[in-house]
Amino acid sequence: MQLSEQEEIRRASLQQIRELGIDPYPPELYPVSHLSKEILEGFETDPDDYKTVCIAGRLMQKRIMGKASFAELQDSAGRIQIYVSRDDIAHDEEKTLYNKLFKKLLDIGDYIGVKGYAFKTKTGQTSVHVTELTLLSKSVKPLPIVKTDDEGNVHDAFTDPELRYRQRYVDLTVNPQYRDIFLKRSKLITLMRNFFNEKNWLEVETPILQPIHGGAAARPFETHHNALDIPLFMRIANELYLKRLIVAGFDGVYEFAKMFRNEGMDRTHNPEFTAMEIYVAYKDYIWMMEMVETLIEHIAVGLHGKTALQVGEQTIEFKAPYKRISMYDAINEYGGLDISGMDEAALYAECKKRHIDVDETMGRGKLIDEIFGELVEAQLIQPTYITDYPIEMTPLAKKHRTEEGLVERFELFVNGKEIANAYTELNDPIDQRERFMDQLKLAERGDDEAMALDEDFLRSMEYGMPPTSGLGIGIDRLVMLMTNQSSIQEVLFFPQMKPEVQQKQEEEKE
RNA sequence: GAUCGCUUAGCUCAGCUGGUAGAGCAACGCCCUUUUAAGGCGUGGGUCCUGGGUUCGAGCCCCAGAGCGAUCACCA
Repeated sequence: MQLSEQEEIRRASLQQIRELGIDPYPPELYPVSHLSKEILEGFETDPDDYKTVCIAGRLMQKRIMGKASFAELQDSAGRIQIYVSRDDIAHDEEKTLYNKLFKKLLDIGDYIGVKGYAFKTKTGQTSVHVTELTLLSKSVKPLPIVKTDDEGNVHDAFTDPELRYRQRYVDLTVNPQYRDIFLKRSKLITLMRNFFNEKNWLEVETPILQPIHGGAAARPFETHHNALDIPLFMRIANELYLKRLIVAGFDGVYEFAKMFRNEGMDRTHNPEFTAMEIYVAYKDYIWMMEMVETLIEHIAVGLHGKTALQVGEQTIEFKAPYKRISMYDAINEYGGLDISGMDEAALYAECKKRHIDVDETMGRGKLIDEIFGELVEAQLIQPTYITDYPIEMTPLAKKHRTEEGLVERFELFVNGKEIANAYTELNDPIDQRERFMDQLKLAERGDDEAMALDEDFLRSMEYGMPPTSGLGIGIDRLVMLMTNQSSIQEVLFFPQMKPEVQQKQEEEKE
């Protein structure tokens, strides 16, 4: 391994630390008593509570002034200045702990622990006066140095997306502002989970490795089970398993599920992504719309304390209820096109006329979907339910109670993007079998997104499935919306990346 | 997949019409007991993404490739 000059120097420092009899990676716990933030916020009003504090974190800056120094210690909650004076931490003749360890051998990035007392410097900054300094873990690789001046200008920012995503640990260390996105992501999931649990719906886990990749239309990742000698697919959806659990007699089941789709990657698509799917018995899609808008409002308030959020250029109002409009009416209202009387040939001609990219493999439903995507989607900024989709593209939803050729389905659009998708679930096993057959016909016609037939799923439905409404929410996209991020990579700790060049070469050697 | 752009020190970036590599931070040495983008003096550090080509001479021009980004198209 080729080491840089600075890496060589840090390894040499490591050796010298050991020679001083100091373990650079001590095993025992460190008795942390406070977070930086607690001291910064609390010292002002209750200075007596901070006469002995013990904090730990990374050393992020050293300002040495001879026999005394200021430094900055960064922990999970933020940064605090520490004051280190020679005679307070070193008591031997040589003042080893200060002159050698602190001044020479500690580097930016090292984990240290300090004990001391909070005080205010003469410029009024709350700091910790160190009386005892402990090295907790030596860093042998230099971090990027990001500095912020008095006016808040960031200097030498660590912004290269490739490095930020590949080395997220560095990103979150030197760019602590991004931590908030992930804290909000976690909180959002907790808010949803608590919301569902209060209603006594059951959180479940269903198979990721599936013999048939059903429940959605997408190309799967394929793998192989050695002992059974069969192919298995990483799930592209979990819908058919959750419905089996509704058949089994649970009133409500939900799962936060990683899905895997072997398709393109860009700023809104990652090969693995998180969906939340929920199925509730004895409900329909109208009930589900009320549930979803209550949930989304609850999330906005839980994360931000308010319902109106700034997303990009737009201010979005998440307060329920949301506008509801059928797909046909939306195409008419937003696109000025009445498709209610059009057959497949007329729709195809209309697409061609408008230069919408279509081909002969597309059935009526798919053509309408294309028109909708082209004419309407981008205009749906405020939360809007689009309801009642063509039957052809929705093989798992129940036929509409009054409208011929439609199903009871809605999608929730916000800021021009789909956030949620829900149905009154099809529970008629004879109809369900016919729908799968129609999908097979579409597949024969060349539609590679047509859905595969799952005999065991049909068998479960034949035993009897209660009327049910089901919902899927793209968690990554919801987090993007709620944290005002425009790329999925910013809301995933470890977005999928191409292998690093260095690794590739090493693999080729093997 | 298409078009455009980027890739130079550990990090952030300059580098003119082609003439042999620069700054700030970081590092190293020295000074400094209330600094805060700490400061002062000094020092070291580079396969200029890779491989070809043109040229007396390439970080710069040409060709091919890689990685990354932006925009567009498709999937959630």
